[in-house]
Amino acid sequence: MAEEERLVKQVSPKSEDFSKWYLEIIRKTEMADYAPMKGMMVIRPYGYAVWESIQRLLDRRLKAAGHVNAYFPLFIPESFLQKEMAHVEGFAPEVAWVTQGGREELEERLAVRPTSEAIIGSMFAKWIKSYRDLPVLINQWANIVRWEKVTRPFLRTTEFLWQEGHTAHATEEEARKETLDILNIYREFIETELAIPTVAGRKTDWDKFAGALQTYSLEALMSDGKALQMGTSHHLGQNFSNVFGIRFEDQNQALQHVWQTSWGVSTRLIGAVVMVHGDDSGLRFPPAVAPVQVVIIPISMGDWKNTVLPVARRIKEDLLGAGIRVTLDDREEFTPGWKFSDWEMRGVPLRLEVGPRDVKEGKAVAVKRDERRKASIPMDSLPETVNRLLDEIQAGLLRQARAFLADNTRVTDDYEEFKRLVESRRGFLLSPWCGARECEEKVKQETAAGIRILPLDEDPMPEGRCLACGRKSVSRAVFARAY
RNA sequence: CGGGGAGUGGCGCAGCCUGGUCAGCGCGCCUGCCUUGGGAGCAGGAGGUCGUCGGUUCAAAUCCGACCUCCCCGACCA
Repeated sequence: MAEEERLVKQVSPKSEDFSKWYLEIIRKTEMADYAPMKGMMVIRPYGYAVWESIQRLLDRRLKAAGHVNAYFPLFIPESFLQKEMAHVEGFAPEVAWVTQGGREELEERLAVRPTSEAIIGSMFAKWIKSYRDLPVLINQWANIVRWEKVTRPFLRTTEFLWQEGHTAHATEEEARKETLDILNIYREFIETELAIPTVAGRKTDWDKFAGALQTYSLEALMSDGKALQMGTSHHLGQNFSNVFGIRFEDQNQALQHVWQTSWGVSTRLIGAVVMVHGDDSGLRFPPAVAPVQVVIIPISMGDWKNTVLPVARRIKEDLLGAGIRVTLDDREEFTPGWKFSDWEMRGVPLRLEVGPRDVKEGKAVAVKRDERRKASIPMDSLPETVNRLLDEIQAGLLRQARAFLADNTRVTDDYEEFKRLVESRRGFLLSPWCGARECEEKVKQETAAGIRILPLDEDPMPEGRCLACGRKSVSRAVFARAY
């Protein structure tokens, strides 16, 4: 973007240094700030509002699918965590421990939950006795702690907020269906509300959740061409029900272990919204999750307080009445031009300018954040018009994100071309793969792009030869550099 | 966790090599006037134990050590 077109000059251009842009934008828009402890951040009101929207919109969907919310303890006794070997080994490097309570050393140390399969499994064992108790469909909104070595606001922090679903079923088939149903709920939610298209797939065995039979995930492409995992859903099989003794008596009076699933999305989604939709001028929020959907800026000229301001206030009331998240920026210490730039940086989808001319004509100037084009709209029937414009913006952002994903997803079975593509444009690369871990390792070593997922949708290259070794491929894989 | 870089008013930085009127600049902030349709102007003003702790020295933002935090690259990562 040419310098004179960069109306918001407070932020580094995204195209120049993506990482710097990301960190800068998050702090300048007051979404989050660093806390004094390594890897921890404060989610400020402007960022937390996005999380609240995510919670509201996803919670609605989970409940519609029969799930209910509950809350389990933050601490997990070490012995509980250790019951499932793959689980404890998978999480060992990143568990924080409590060893002291008050002045006394604890007899058994307590893990600060890195995830809640263990504690919830132990409770399921108490609650489930009969097939009539099934299925159990529980969700929890909670904070968790993972002692990560490399952290980044929203994308990976030591403590973060998420939603974790835990279900128990009578049959494997039911659990498998639940795992995939949830993946679809996530995909629809992320696409509809966050305006981010994703690719669904299965994780490789060495990349799956510690303690799961299979892990599925959704991958999205950030605008710097790197992949980000947006959510995961695990088919846990009977691994946890075996060790925690979660048994029920079936219709034939036989004792059986339940089949379980677990799944989650986190505050990382907020980082994805920033990285997918943001531009050189700052954030661009999809209206569905925007902290502020509409900002009204009165043009302060002449006798504006008596002429313009009352009209601006009435517009605000009208929009509030229509359930729109609206702010009236009537601060006197800033010029209109300054406010335009400021709210653009903050990603507000729609701006309404109201000046003396507009008041006279019974109109307002509407400017969509995604296109930044001005249009005069009549003041009567504003709520309807605004809602329509917000819908257009929501759809426009999704359209752009889809186009970007399509442009940056390429199919190749030629390793040399693969290397060139990864180097020049990154993105998703769909390539045939033989199933061997060594082959992924080789590709990852040489290109920094690993296998994100094995996509669930149809394989356009079923008869391929492995990218790395040339043997017959078992599947196509989505390769990408990732966060 | 390994390699590299950085920490100086709210933000962005200069000063450090060569210790001593170096506590400095831009933006922001406060007061007043004047302005306001794309980050206005003028005048005046406030604000910093130079990341923390320790050491060297007559004297430390500056030299040395440890620690904390951030950034980049790599390893690791439901």
